[in-house]
Amino acid sequence: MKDRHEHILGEVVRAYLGTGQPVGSRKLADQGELGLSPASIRNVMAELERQGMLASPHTSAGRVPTDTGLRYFVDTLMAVDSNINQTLEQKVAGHLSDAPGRNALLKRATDELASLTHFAGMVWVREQGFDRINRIELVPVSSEKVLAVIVTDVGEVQNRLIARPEESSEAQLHEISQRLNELLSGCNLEEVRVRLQHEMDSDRLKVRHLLEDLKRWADAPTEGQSDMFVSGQGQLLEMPEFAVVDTIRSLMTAIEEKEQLLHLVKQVESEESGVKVFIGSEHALVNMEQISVVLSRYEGPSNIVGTLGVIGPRRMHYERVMPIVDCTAKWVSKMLGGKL
Amino acid sequence: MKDRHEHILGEVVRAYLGTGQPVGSRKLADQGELGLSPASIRNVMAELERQGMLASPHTSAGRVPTDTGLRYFVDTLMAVDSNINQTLEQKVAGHLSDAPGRNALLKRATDELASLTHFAGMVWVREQGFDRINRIELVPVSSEKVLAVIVTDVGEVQNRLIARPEESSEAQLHEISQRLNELLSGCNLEEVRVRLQHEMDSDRLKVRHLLEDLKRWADAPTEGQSDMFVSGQGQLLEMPEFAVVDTIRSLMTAIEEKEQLLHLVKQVESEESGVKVFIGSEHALVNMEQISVVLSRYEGPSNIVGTLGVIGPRRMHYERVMPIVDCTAKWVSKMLGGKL
DNA sequence: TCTGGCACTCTAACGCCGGGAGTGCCGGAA
DNA sequence: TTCCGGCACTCCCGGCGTTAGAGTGCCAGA
Repeated sequence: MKDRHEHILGEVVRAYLGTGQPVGSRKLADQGELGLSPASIRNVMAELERQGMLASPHTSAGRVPTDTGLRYFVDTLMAVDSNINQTLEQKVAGHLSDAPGRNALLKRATDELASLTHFAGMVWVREQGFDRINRIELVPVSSEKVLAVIVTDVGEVQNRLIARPEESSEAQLHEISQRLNELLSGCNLEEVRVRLQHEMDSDRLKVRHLLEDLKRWADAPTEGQSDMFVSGQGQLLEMPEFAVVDTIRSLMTAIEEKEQLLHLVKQVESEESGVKVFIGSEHALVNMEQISVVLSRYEGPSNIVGTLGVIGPRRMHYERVMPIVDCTAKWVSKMLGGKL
Repeated sequence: MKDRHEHILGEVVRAYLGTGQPVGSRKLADQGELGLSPASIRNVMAELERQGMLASPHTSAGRVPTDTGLRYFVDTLMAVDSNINQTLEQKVAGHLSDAPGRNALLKRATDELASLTHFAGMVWVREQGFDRINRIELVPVSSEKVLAVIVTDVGEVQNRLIARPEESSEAQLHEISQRLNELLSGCNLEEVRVRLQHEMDSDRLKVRHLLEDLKRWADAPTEGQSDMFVSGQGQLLEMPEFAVVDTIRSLMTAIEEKEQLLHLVKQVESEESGVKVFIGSEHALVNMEQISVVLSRYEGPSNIVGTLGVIGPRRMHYERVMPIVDCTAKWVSKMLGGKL
């Protein structure tokens, strides 16, 4: 593409991002950036329209960049201001560094994304199920209950309250723990089930009830689950493009149902890394052509993987939002890595 | 109030609940319920307006019940259909009974409320912080890490990964556990802190690091927190009264910020029990005069207390919604009581 | 005490019109 | 060849007046 064309496309996009309104040739000329008359600009704009970079809502309404146009801008024309990252990083670090737990951290990251961008922030986390169990311990809780503490190979801890064998002393429990460890540590779930069953059948331990309870756990352990935090949807409604109730409804439904968003998240997960932008119809969310989504993967310790980002209007300032998402993802990764 | 007046007020409310539109005298007369001419109905309606039960948006627009009118309807006129409860109870029970955990249960209750009423379902839960610790156990995890499992007096289990004392055998850990139990079980947090400090100072145990780690936990344990689930906001937007973006914004903001809603929840918590209705301006949520909130308390085991309900349009069918909320609250209570 | 009738009021919907913004194209100038 | 000023054209948007419809209040008669 010719230099002049790129230049003008850039100006159209910039003007559009600011106001959300179609931009006409006169506005660009008056603005003085280009040093060209409206007429010349018109010629180029007509050309750009033919190329699919611009579109006009109707005859006398100026031009609006198409998804392709915005894509070209983001990929080629946009200059990411990298020294904004200094102060940005401080802010993000300040808000995230003292989060008291994993969920609190992710929640804060969501809020941080929302408050920095003024759009809807979104954090998705998937906790991988464990493969094998490392260790199992019985902790007496009361005269009727004992707590089974199971440590898995991904460092996760599962608790299960089960019935205490009658008239069992602490020493006996301790002994049972040891035996269970000999029997089960290093086993995957399937093996655990088989061995427990076998043990129950052979009735070597006179603690059937306890084994049965454990078996019940092995049949349905609380597996690693996925979770999603969203915040700041309210702010989105401030944008004039959401004056139409239809768009709002689609947006809210999409956020609530999460399935469609999951599809995007999956795409980002498979990507190696970095920030990925979905502009307008690129994300294929129905009725949300006016919405863009900016996502980045983050990585915690081995068993945690996730994606975070923002949902905003198509006309967002990508050069500002992308570093924010990038920076937040990096910090979340960092914080997660240090924890657990 | 006279019989006829009550009768007509009831009819106006019923008609209004169905359509959300102002109702005129002719409509009521045509409907045939009353056996009166429009003119007579008009007289009564004028009287009801003077009493503050009805209001007219403008001269030629029929009447709409005021908050007072709806309140009178709900308190006095409304007949709750109690044999709807049969099938209702089955539905609720079916969806809630096999929830795999507390949070899953509450999330499902939210969804159930939303799907039964087609409004926004909302569940609020507050977990009381524990008072004393019942028991503490050290579970070896790896050569460097040991897991402290702390069981509190409310039956809750807290885990904390801490550094393992160098060259400690399992037997030694077990011994340390026992000593810690002697030292700490039955203590509240303050005492735990003091005793740990004392122990560290006297250096009787050669496991300073471990004690320091524990102290760090005692300084900031993961305290009982409160949480709120909301779902089905999207459905609310289907209602014609949400055609105005302003109302939507207020609603979304209220749901997101939760503070205002918390105020309502508090009111319901202090109530003894049963379903409580906030009609229109009664809940004092700004800009949400068209919204009603129906809440009920539920009760779990000793350390869990909460409130659930729905947020819907002012013109909801209270006689249908109130049993739903009631029934859900009862089932959540029941399910929670059986668990943990 | 109820009812039919009548005059009155207010809104929502419709069609119309003019101003404004922007375009495409053409012919002339650098 | 490239750029620019000018001109005719198109289309949207907001304001205006009109009208149909819905509902009311009140009065007089059964």
